[in-house]
Amino acid sequence: MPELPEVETIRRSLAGLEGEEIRTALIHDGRLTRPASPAVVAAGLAGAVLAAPRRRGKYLILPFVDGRSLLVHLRMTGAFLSRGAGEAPVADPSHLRAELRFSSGRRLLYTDIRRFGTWQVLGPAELEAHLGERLGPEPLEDWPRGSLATALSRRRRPLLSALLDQRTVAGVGTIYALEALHAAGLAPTRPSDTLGPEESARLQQEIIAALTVGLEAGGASIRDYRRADGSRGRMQERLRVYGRAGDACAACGAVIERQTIGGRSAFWCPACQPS
DNA sequence: CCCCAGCCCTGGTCGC
DNA sequence: TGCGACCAGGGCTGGG
Repeated sequence: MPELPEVETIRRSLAGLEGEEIRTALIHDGRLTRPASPAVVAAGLAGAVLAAPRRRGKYLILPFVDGRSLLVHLRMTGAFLSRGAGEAPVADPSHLRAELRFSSGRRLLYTDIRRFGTWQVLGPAELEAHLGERLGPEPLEDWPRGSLATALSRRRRPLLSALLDQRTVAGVGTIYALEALHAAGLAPTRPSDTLGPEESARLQQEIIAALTVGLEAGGASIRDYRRADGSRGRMQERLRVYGRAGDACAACGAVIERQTIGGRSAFWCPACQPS
């Protein structure tokens, strides 16, 4: 569930880890590091000194001063909890999947109920290759005007499917894709290659706007997402279509519809977003 | 080559 | 109260 605003919120909360040295890494869940073995990853983490945390799309990057990085994808339910030296351990240890113990006594706990999340340690070239072949432009940094129009026209598929493809634009997931489509007045079922240049430009603007609002709200705590201090975001209170099937559209009063598109639940207003 | 169903996972919810 | 069915869905794989 964490999308760009949620991952960026987590990144910001981890900024204070810069300069910390990992004394010990504990990997409790063998799946976390697949295909690499947990023992190899733990050994690779030990002794590393953290540089400033980064983010690319929905990936969280904890770079080391030696050039390598811990590349984390939270998938659905991954979460970090930062603990100061001497603070009590996590309340729900059954979902604790990994733990970084720093020389300072601080700890970074990683929990993941559904165990979809991944941890990889990669060198600089591997990292760039890994991200480069999976991710398109970063929407809040360097997203050229017209970029979305080009990407959408290249293939014919439902708009929602096109936006969830991380090569179209990095970091957008179901929630923000559906909110942006609603704001742009475009149905998620609409074939991606039927948009005019004005519609594509509007959608690009609304994606940026939705992500920006989400970031300002500290992310959307729909189910399991929490910030690294355990607090909740506020974006869930501002959602206009996601999860609102049967409700009245805030803009026009029509009933919000739900339909599965490409295996994902889609929500939209049939009046504001005609097919 | 493209597209989509199915898979991985667990906890919460719903109906009986 | 108990239990099974179903749902949530990012990214990847394999079948058509």
